[in-house]
Amino acid sequence: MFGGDAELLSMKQTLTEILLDALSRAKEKGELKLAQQPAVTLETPKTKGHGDLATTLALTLAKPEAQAPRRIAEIIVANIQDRGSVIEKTEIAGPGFINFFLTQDRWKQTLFEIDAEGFQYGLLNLGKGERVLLEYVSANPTGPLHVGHGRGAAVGDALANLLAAVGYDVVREFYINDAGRQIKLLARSIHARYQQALGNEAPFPEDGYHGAYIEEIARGLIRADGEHYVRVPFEQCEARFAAFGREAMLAEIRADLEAFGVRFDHWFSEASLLDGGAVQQSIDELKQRGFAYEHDGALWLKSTAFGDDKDRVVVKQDGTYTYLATDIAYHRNKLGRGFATLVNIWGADHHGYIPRVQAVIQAFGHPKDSLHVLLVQLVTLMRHGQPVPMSKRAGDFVTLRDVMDDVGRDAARYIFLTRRSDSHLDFDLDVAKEQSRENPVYYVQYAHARLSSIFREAETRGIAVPASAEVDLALLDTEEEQNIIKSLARYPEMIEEAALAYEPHRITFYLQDLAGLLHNYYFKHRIIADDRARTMARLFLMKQVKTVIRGALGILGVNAPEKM
RNA sequence: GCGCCCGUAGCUCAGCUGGAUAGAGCGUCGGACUUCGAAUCCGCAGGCCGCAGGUUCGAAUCCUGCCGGGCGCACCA
Repeated sequence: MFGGDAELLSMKQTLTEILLDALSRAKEKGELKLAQQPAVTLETPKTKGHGDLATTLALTLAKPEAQAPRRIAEIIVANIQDRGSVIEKTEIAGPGFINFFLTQDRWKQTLFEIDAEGFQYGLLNLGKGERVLLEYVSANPTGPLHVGHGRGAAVGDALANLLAAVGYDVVREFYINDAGRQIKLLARSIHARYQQALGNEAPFPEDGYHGAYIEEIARGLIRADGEHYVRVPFEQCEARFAAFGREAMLAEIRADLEAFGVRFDHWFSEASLLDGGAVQQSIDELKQRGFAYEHDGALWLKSTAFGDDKDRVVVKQDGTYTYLATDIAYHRNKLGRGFATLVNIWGADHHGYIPRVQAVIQAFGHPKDSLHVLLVQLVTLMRHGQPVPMSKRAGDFVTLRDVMDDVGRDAARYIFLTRRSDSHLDFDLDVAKEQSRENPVYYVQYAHARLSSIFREAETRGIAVPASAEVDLALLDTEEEQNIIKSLARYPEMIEEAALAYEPHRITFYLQDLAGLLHNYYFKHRIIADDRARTMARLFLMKQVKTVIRGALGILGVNAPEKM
């Protein structure tokens, strides 16, 4: 299932072993003391002249060994035994860097690897099947999804795909905030519109939801239940209005997400925690564990025991629960389902909430870092160079659906992933529609479509995509081809790093780079050329590029079109 | 006032958990379509990495203090 380690070590792994081997040999000979086993790190140098991979091992050893770093580098290099003959040459540079230049053969094995593994190439088994719960979007069912939710959905979905790609067992969950004041307000708003639609004067609630969608829901209720509630006081039909509004909104949210290509494994209702008694049970357990206490007629969570600024109220003086109460129950529920890691994707305006939820996690006896909160910053929509004004109170805001209709699903998803999630995003609607280099999604998709087109052309000329056995990779000798091969070889480590850092945006940057190399290559060289053997080698290379682009786009949830 | 995040090219942003000469796109200017898709490519220019200290062989990256911006600081959700 997972490629990589079984048949072929990555270049990094291979070199790491060679280095460890050299170190132990130096130690045996007494050339190095190595009181402590140093961490062997390898990185890809920025400058080409510095080799394919480089280590700072000698620099970090300088102090403990009390020797000049260059001297240590010489010792290490002298002790290297390159059994697999992957090293073309080794250089000691600068203060003591050891630079490795790898053999052509070793690079080109990458192509065979991709050919053999297909979309499995680059996938790892870091997670080893460990279960991760990823919670995202989690919008109140009181209005349609807006652009900020869209970003959360895109980031969450891509991260879920990414974690799954590195071997985690990921469950995607949407927490429905269907308890408390907001739902009541929704019901009130619908109630007012309902009365108005039937010709009754009805005051609209102070902080009610003003959007036109409320009127639609009211009309829907008239269709469903008729004029049954005319002049019926709100209190007597609240339950019906709340339930109807909740269902209507959820249906719309679900449909929007579906259209956006985002699906959840579970929809978890906040109200169910209250109805089922889970909240009370959670509070009881906190009391038993000594992390809840009564004071001033309220019940407090002792979150300061885990580094929060102050303790937090869980049950108010009037006996009702705070929002934290259901969140305590919710996170207890998550932990109880056996997830080792919880990931929550929140709007950045909730960041102040992190310490107390981490306190909750710890109060239930789990390590702080079993909860990972990813903050997603706000999105500013730009049109004609100006920010699009949005006022939620007036019900006047651009919805995710609007953006999808305007720029398309792929462009929206991709652009949401072109920034680190915690950095502010200006989403330029004009650019997102543009079919040019400026629009990153087209740039990458175009690379894929262009490759597809080449294969169609090859087919019409009667040239089949060659099997690995029939290509001579020595013919891939141009600089552009080398660059592409090295980029493809870097794909697995990029995936690994992106997954470990919970940063799916790294994939978009990688794709921009790879697509750029491809476009550049395409312009300088003909893939289908007169030389048959060279054509075969190049087609083989192009096939692997196509595989990687498609696989990476797949993780992002963006289509890889054959034609555009 | 306290806490979190952010200050990198004119603009929008990367910078891989401390590495070598700080990168990309856009924008400006100039160039490339009889040949596999020009939704593309090539070139030029552009920088006290907010400021000042500190940690060390080495700092855009880590620490401290300022300055500037955003967001939080409820017995709201």
